[in-house]
Amino acid sequence: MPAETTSTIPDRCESCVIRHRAICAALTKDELQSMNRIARRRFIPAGQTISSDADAGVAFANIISGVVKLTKTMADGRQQIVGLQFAPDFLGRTFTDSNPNSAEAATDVELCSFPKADFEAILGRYPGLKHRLFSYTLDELDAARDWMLLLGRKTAQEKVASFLLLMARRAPNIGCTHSQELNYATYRLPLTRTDIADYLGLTLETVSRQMTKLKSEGAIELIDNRQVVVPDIETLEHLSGY
Amino acid sequence: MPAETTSTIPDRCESCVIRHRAICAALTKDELQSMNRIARRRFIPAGQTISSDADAGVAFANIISGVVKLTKTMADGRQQIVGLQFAPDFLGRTFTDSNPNSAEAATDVELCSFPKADFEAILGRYPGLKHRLFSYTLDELDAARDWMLLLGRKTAQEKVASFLLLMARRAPNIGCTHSQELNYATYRLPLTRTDIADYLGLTLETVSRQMTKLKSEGAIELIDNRQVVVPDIETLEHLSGY
DNA sequence: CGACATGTTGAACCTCATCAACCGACGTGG
DNA sequence: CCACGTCGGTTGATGAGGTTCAACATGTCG
Repeated sequence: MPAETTSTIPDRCESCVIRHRAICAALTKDELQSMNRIARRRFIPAGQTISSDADAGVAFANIISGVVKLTKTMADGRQQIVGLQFAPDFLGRTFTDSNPNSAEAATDVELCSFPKADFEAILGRYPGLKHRLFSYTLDELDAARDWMLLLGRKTAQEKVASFLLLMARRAPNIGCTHSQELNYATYRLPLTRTDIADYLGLTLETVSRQMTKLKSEGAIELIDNRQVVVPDIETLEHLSGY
Repeated sequence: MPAETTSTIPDRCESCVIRHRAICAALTKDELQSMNRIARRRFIPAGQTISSDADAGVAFANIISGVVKLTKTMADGRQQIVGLQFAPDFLGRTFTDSNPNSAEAATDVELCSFPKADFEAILGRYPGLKHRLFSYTLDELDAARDWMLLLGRKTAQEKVASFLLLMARRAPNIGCTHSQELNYATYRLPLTRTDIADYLGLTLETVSRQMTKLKSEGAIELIDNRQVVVPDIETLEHLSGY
């Protein structure tokens, strides 16, 4: 497992791959300078914890590449993934010191991170940036509530289908093979079966069984454990409970 | 079932019971005037829909009294409550026309509502108000993620205990009997068994059984179907999975 | 009074969790 | 180089926790 590394960004927020998709898109060229000054690039290897409830609120970050999972763990070890974040999502709970989740790199992750205090100062200076973050938070809230319906009311089959569908939709953000046609998709799963189970409120065995079931029903093809082909997205939509 | 009624507020946002607890607390006396001009008081009887995904985004509102449930429904009728809101919570999804949830009055509800366009205009003028709404949204996101852990990983017993605990904590906001001592609470449930089930991702039968179980174990007392006594909150916390 | 809504309780069933065996890939150390 | 342990994944057997279906109780309203 490679070690975590940190480095300053030479001078080019401007040429950053997520410049126009991350919250930075709300900033002008000039304003971007102040971000550039506080930004540090960090590489986090898969499996490593980015921040836990203990050391919460030390930093915020944009995800440049990779997938981050937000998890909650109960005293006896039961775990639930409460959020999955892809590039160019924003990471961190603003305006509080207590972070109720812990963030972990599901794949290798590149971050553009900011010290907490500096970033909040910039937020105060640029209302456009703050608005964009607000808007992003509202989207996260919508997503969380969608997932509540899944966790509370969907069957194992529907849960797994919903997950594969979500991945198909976000495939372009995983940085893997894209979905070209509207009704077809192929991608690499960024999560292990255990992680998928923790995301869906199931056991890994049930996830495994449902995947093979979906495969045998022709709803998906599995090149290997990770590589998924969705030949007909509508079929999968149907199986996911719409 | 009494009909819904609407009326303008004479002139006194200032003397409003939630003046200092709702998002309005972010406004000065003068600024409050502009809110006063667009505010309309609405009374919604229990069971009535406030807004559905169809007519979404027509208005926003503060809850003056009562309890509102945000629900999602699947094509076959399966339902999940994705949010419960009490006075002085804010109601409505800002910055989009599509509202993915429908809001329904769980009890009789008094609202202070604002036309969408007017309210968003005011938000643009008063950054403090917008900040407060942002902060409230972050709290909602935290709550949603807590609930994801419950829905995905907790047992029926833990779910019901968690719910009763949540109600005990929010009892002062239900406007019913309060919890005076730190470790004791009594309140009226604002939801039917069906609603509780839809909130917890269970069936109403399971909710009923778990309530009688908790009662027989001495964790709660039931005066009638609605009136709950929690003699020892710590015990209930323990049963809820912490 | 009957009709209806809300809630409780019982019995049977089923989905999913649990426990366990097994497989292939990978890395490491003797 | 092979033996070994580990990790991620699949598959099978078994059973418990919740759902489903149904009957019944209680309270309210016309």
